[in-house]
Amino acid sequence: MRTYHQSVTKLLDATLEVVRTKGYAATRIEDVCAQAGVTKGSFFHHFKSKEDLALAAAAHWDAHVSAFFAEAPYHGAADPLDRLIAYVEFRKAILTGDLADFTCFAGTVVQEAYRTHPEVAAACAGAITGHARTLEADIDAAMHRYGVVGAWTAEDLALHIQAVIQGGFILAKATGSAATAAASLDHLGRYLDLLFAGGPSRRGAGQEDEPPS
Amino acid sequence: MRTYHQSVTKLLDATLEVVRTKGYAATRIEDVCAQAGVTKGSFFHHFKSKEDLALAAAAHWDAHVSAFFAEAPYHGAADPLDRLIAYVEFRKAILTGDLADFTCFAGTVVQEAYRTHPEVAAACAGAITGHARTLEADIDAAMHRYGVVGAWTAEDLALHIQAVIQGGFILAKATGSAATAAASLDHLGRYLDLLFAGGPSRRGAGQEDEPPS
DNA sequence: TGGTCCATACCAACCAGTCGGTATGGAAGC
DNA sequence: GCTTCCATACCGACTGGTTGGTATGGACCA
Repeated sequence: MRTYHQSVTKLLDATLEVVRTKGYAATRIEDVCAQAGVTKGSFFHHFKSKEDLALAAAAHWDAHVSAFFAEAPYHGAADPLDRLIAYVEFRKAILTGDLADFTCFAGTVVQEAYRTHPEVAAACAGAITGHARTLEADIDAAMHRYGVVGAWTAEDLALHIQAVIQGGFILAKATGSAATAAASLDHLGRYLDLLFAGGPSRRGAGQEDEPPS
Repeated sequence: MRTYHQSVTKLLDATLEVVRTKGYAATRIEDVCAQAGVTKGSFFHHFKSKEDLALAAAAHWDAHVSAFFAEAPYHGAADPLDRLIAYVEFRKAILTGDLADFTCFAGTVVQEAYRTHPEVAAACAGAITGHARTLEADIDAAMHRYGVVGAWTAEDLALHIQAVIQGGFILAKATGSAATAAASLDHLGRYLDLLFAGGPSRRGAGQEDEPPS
């Protein structure tokens, strides 16, 4: 790990913000420096290249995401399916403010860099799949609890959930509205409800409608 | 526009290919020219700027997608829900070859350009939402036929389907495998099945009399 | 003869990365 | 205490390759 000084952290935070609004290729190092309030000389003291920055930013993002979701309030429920659905609801709840504020750094960069910068893309991909993996335990538990079997796995479903989230971001950028992403997450929540509804003793009913988003 | 000349078409096709592998910001005009087998002089005879090219490419993509899906074989089924599921299956079936060959130009560009090039992003967004709109009639028909009501609309669901597809592309880039996108489309198909399963006489039963759209 | 199409040479801006230099602070020696 | 020495952090002018875009001339039509 890198030695963390104020400037480094500021540069990494700035990178997340700038890349999420402009994309990776379009962000200039000077943009990042300006955003961080740091000079170019300082930048190149800490990072040897733009790609070096991107790799560090991916790790920074991974750490940020891990901590953020570890502390998030959706882990409270006793039922694993309820926790899973609470996760989706939480993802919906954080769709506030500017698009660049809730959009995924890793997803943005992977799409852009998967061919041009394989190492950077791999680091970002690791952040996504790693985050997906945090859902697998609950999915597995829910599958066992509700006796659900099908032609799919916990890993499958965890990745599908991420796909819906990532796709929601793209659609939100296309329509210019976070509501589109929220509506997609509603569909995802409905899917999870229906998928596990076949099993024993699911709460309430299987046909209820959701409250307005 | 006059696509009467071979060079223009070749440049537009080249743009789709290059942008889908490198992203918009990272594609150089000379890359496009090389891919098209055309010189820069010819390029600037037909397009006045890179942004002009991007706008034309978005329209080209839109036309290509419209024609491709209009001719696709998933419209044959009598039941609207069967047509919808056939669409998803078709989207799965075309996930072959290189990632850049089945990935969405519009989705890639929207993500990158939504802030930096609003007009280009808008053109790409139009291609996505326009394509989604082609599903709405079948969704509406299926909702009506199976008596499904919920806190969602045909437009909602059509956009959700696109979100899953777009998200699948990102996950495929992250995992390096089209199988991830296919698995996500399987989940989507399952969702559609479950969503409409509550209604009367799911397929296999009875006589269907709806003409194909 | 004038317009379309295309090629080559070229320009100017942009930007990643360099480089010579300064500031600060801590450890070691006296 | 004070000096010397060095390492880390930082600064900003500069450079050179890249690249979007232009200028110009010529081939080939109608």
